[in-house]
Amino acid sequence: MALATRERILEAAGGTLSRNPNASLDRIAVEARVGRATVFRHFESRAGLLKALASRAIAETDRATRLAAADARTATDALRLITQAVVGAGESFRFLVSAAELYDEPEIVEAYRRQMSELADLVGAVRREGFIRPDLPTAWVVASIDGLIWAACRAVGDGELGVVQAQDLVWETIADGLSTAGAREDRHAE
Amino acid sequence: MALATRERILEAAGGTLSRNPNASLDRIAVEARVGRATVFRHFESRAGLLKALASRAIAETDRATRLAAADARTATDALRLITQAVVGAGESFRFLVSAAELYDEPEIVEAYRRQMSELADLVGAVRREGFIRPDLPTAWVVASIDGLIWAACRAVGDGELGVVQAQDLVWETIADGLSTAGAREDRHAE
DNA sequence: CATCGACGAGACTCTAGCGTCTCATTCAAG
DNA sequence: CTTGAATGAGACGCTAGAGTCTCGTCGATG
Repeated sequence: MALATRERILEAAGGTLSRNPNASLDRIAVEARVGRATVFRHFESRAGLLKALASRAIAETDRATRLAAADARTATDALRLITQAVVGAGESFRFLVSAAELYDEPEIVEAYRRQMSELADLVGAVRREGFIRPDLPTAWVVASIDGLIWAACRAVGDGELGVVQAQDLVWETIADGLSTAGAREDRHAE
Repeated sequence: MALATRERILEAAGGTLSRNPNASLDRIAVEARVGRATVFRHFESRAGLLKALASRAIAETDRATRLAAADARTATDALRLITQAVVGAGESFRFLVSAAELYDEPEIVEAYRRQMSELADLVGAVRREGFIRPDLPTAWVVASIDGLIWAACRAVGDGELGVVQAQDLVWETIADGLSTAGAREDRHAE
């Protein structure tokens, strides 16, 4: 059951740390219904656990990105699919927001930079398809997509919205904003 | 110079903690060019410092809200002014995102709830003015405004955008989203 | 039954960082 | 010059939590 245990620890760590970024390993072990020593049997250290958790989230994003790239016929569609996939996997990501320790892991920082750069490239392609207003800086487009995804994950985690609902709302808001002026009934999902 | 010293500590704490939420008091003291003992002369404890910092941010928001309510002729305009004010004061708020310790301060939690509830009320008023799409849940409207403000503060802090630029972009995006469909030249700022 | 690997429990050490205290210095007011 | 308030420097004790180690238990496998 070695693999199941490791997975259970990662799961508990993600959940616990998203609620309290400074949670102790003891707390995480209790949450995973596992002895504290077992945590060290599966991970070198607290930093190692954090790193594994981050790697997992990064890999999940990469997977979603690849799937989206394969399925989508346009860059715009790919951006939509990726956005919704990340919101769907939100629970895996919430802890990252406040994981300051990870800034010391060059491997993770590099992977994050790469993903952000890929997102920026994708936004560039979406822009060329004419979907994005030309007057908006790409940096802001990327940042606001990030912010809306974060808001959606938070709302889902707090039980304010369902996952599917949040996925739709994020994309609607990215596309049309919140005001009546932007409403477009024919462009919701799929 | 007691007041100036206290202010310098708060300033340094805000800056340092926004970069590293787990920064030690020693680090903060160095950043404020102040002895560590002096920090304890002005604040009861680390928790006290955090609390003072949070109270400051809350008070600043209240002030901005009152000003906006006084100046604005419509709820929509008030929401715009408040949003921009918070982005402008973003540096004071960035540390709050990952200040998990504050969840233990009932006073702060209560104030935060109150502000969120006031924001929800304002959004309700804006909705009645017809500015917000009726099909969007209020919880999502509030959450996404929060997310966009956060994105803007982050972008400003990272030097990707200027403050004024970010203030305009947040409101444009809230109103019209990122896509070409939502663009409205006649509704930018004031 | 015998073995072996995974685990739980808990004792132990070590360190970072909090909070307290003391003492010397500085600086402004009288 | 004297006094007192604010500060810097740093020593000190204390605690939470990381990381290590040992031992006993459980369960699967042969």
